[in-house]
Amino acid sequence: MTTIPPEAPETNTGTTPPAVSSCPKGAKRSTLPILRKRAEFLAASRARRQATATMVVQARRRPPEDAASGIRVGFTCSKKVGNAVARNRAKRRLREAARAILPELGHDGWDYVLIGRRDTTAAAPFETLLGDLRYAVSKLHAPRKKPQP
RNA sequence: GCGGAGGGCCGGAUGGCCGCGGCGGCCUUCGGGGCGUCGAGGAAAGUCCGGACUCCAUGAAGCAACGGUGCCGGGUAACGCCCGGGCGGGGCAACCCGACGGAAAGCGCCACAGAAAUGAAACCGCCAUGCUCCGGCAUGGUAAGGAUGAAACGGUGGGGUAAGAGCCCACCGCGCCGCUGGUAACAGGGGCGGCAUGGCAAGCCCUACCGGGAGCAAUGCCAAAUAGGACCCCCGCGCGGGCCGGUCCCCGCAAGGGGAAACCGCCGCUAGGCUUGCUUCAGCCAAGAGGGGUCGGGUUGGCAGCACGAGGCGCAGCGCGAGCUGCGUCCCAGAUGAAUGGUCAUCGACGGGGGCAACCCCUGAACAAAAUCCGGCUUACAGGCCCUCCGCGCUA
RNA sequence: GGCCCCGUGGCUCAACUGGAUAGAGCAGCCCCCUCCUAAGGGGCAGGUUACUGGUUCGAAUCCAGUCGGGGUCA
Repeated sequence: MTTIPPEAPETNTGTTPPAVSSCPKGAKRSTLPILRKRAEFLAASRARRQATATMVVQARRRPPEDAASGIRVGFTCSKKVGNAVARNRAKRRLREAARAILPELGHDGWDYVLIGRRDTTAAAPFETLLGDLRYAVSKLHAPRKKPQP
């Protein structure tokens, strides 16, 4: 229709931000606490999990008496991922992905454990990693369906 | 220009945004914030050698056992490493490779085949003599030839002989003894001997040299906790060892020196110091406090060890070289579910595809990440750069 | 991070003192037995002795180096 000519500047401003996408978002800047105790990893592994092509995500809501609120995150890359270089690289990329996604999508008071997989975690495009983590977190927090027998 | 040999170095670049670990000082509402600075390798790897350091055992050493190394000389803190040389092998050459002591100290093994696998012999042969039914047979000599084997009792040539044989000779090889050169391994040359000495030592062994054992998850300290842990000892102005380290005393300004106790070993008999109880009042037994020693289950944090070192770089001198010495200069990772990065843009080596070509498109850096530190070795590694040298071809 | 040990058919083990076709049981396939199955009997196939070099006439064995697996120590 012809009703929109004078409003061209608005559409222009609407299209430019997504290209930059990593806006500072103000003072949010949360450095996520890192899980370090083996017991915490074992507890998370017994809770919910969701696998994707590039990673496995485990999530666990901490019990209320565990006072510290906020999101915590841990990373696991076992020897199955590859040699030391591949393990370190996979762990770093998981850390960057968690830093980008979890402050927005993660739930307060939960622990997340990201597990690297062979070949894919270290080599896949970074956008795929972000997409997989978004999908896994949303799936983990989706209302539980009735389990199929 | 093509092909090859040796040595050294590098192993993605620049920028934007967002992060991580250590250190320093600043601010702080003690939660932290922001600033500056530093932050993976040539192999950080394998853990195959050698050390530093720590604990344990022992006292300096020597011997035995076990393990390792193995031409000679040098370098080094040390080495199984490196450098130089010798010998053997490969290559036209530059150069490369070598577990390279001893097999007449001894033991053992050498399957099958073969007469025989190391001290004894002869299957087919060859030769002589005798016999003959002319096919051969018997006795003796011989070990050159054949046959077996991975390997067969020196090799080649000549003389010699019935046939042969180091039986004799020459050369080579081997052994012994001098000479010359060299620090030496060894090399050269001389004389003598006259075949005696098969192979395997990554089989045992002999010989020379080296090595006490374990390892930073060593070790020490702090905090919490089982918890008031368990057991043993306490004699002698005895004798000897022992002052490296800790304690005490003396001397000295100090470095240091001396002594004592501790500690270790031995000896002796009355069999053990203090308090209490029992008692047959010599003594024995039991309990307790103190001191000393030994041993011990399980759990979690923190600190030290832990980063100034056989250190890097530059210059000079000595040395063929490995390297050594001196001077100057620099401070250069320190984590512990473990930092040293993620992503984007531009450029980009190798590779793949297209094109006669210029060039275009796609992909987008190898191996591999400290964990107490250092010297080596070995193994992995896309590719690039520099220097020196050798062979062939062309031109001058 | 350090130290120690082990690699033989699909599985569990022999042969490890060098000597030639690497052997046994279970599992697999075929046949016999049985009405059928199991058990039993006979036969067959299945191995780069983890890999790569070296020593030796000859290597599963001896030596060196790679790779993989396991155990142990605060």
